Amino acid sequence: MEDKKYIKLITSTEIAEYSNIKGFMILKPYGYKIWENIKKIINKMLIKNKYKNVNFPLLIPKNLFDLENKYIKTFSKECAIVTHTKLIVNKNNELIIDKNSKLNEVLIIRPTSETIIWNTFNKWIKSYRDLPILINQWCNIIRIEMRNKMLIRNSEFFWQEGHSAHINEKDALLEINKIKLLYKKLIKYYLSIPYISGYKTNKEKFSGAKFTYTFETITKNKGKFIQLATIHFLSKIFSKAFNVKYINKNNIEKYPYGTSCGISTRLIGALIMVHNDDHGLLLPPKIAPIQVIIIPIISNIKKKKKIINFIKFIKNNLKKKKIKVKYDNTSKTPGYKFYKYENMGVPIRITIGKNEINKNIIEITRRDTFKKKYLYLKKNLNKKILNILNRIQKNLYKIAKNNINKKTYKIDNYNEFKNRISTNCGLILSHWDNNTKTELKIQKETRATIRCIPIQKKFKEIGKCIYSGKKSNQRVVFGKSY
RNA sequence: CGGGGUGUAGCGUAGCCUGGAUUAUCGCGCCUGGUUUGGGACCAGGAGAUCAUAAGUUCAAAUCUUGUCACCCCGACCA
Repeated sequence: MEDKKYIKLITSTEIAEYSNIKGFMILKPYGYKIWENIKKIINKMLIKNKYKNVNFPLLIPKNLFDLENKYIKTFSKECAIVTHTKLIVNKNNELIIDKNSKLNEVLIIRPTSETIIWNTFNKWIKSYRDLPILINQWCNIIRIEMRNKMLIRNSEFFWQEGHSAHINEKDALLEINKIKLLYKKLIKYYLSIPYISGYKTNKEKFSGAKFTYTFETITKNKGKFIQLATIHFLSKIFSKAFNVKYINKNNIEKYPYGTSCGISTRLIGALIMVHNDDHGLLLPPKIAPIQVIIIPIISNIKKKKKIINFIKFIKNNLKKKKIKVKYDNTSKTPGYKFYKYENMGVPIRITIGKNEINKNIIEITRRDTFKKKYLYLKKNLNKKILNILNRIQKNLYKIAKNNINKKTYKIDNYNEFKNRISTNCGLILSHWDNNTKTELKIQKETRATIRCIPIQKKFKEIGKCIYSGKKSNQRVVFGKSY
């Protein structure tokens, strides 16, 4: 039920729609604009952090995966595989694959790019002077998942993947801390999404990493988990797999240490799942494609020109302050427009009709509270609008935070745990004996997984594992994932 | 990959059980003209469908049978 609402929200706001290929979506202008806004923010932060943007090939030769496979314990790879290069027309005028065009070396459409990047690092890294290397690419990747959910688990999605190589472990870990701060800023201050972060368990981590650090949030209605961002400490795993070595100051060969990190279009799915109400979507002003919508009310034809001029004046004024403003002059009725832009999550609505003109004011409605305000034109209108946008930004975080708090449970009893999971899940803090077997058993019995092992002090306490009763040093986060 | 469901106009659907009065229903959207506009406007006219696909049963198939394809949902999977 809730999922239908989610899909309807995506399609009715024109963020995305189903394509005719299973698991592949069409990201429409409104959705793509949100993505572009997220991109801008992270890109700027990465560049500031000395990352350089690059682009590696979409296709990766299978033999590179073979190399990697010797060193990294991997499970099945659900990827798209390219085996031929040509189509021909047969006698019946049908297009068929030309069997003569079979590739000697099978190519894999990237499911992630560590493989090809570390293979290239082999050429790039020779001396300690070549390090650190910090690169990032914005691209699409394909993982043919058996089961999809639009924007949450697509077979194709868009992401940013940062990759770094360092002289030693200390530098690599420092880099991870930097990225942590950067993602935290994006998620909390730009997306207004409250999160819980921590390490993945061995079972859940990226298998090519020594550890994975994750940011997670829960959805507004079902309390299911969505992964927002991950950072992997690759240690020397990939440098060993691809034989990447540098010579240090003492003329000794060393393996560099690697990290990788990423955020994807799933963040848009998270935004939708976290910020919504009965009227539709609520977008945080900092990433909203439209921050202010101006709706004219023309009830008197004689004043039409005056109203339009008034609106243009205000629009231009707001534009000067780089406020993303749109004036909807379509012939639809005001009521229609109110519903439309509320559904699209536009933070502020300005309504202008003859009443406003007569009094030289504008009517402002906040999307989050629906509170109306009347502002006089001359008194720092732009400043006041920016102020309201700011307050909406913070309020969305507050609302979502309250929701997480409400859905957070400390549970020390397995029956209670099972009940919780089977009803309305949420964020469950329980003790765990740090044993993968226990983790698997809990998952089998309840379908809950360990979402992360948080690092903050407040989670450290001596207790007993909820399943085995063995000793535990801290609480971990259990929940159901999307 | 297992189980279930669906496929009728751009979208959402009725009709299918029980084959024929079907010229395939209705709503939204679209086009033209006009009147409107303070919470999803109204009137008049109009365009748009080989009923997913292939074969079969029949005098007759959107409707029954079989195959195929696609998508959705629930599992398993998920670097």
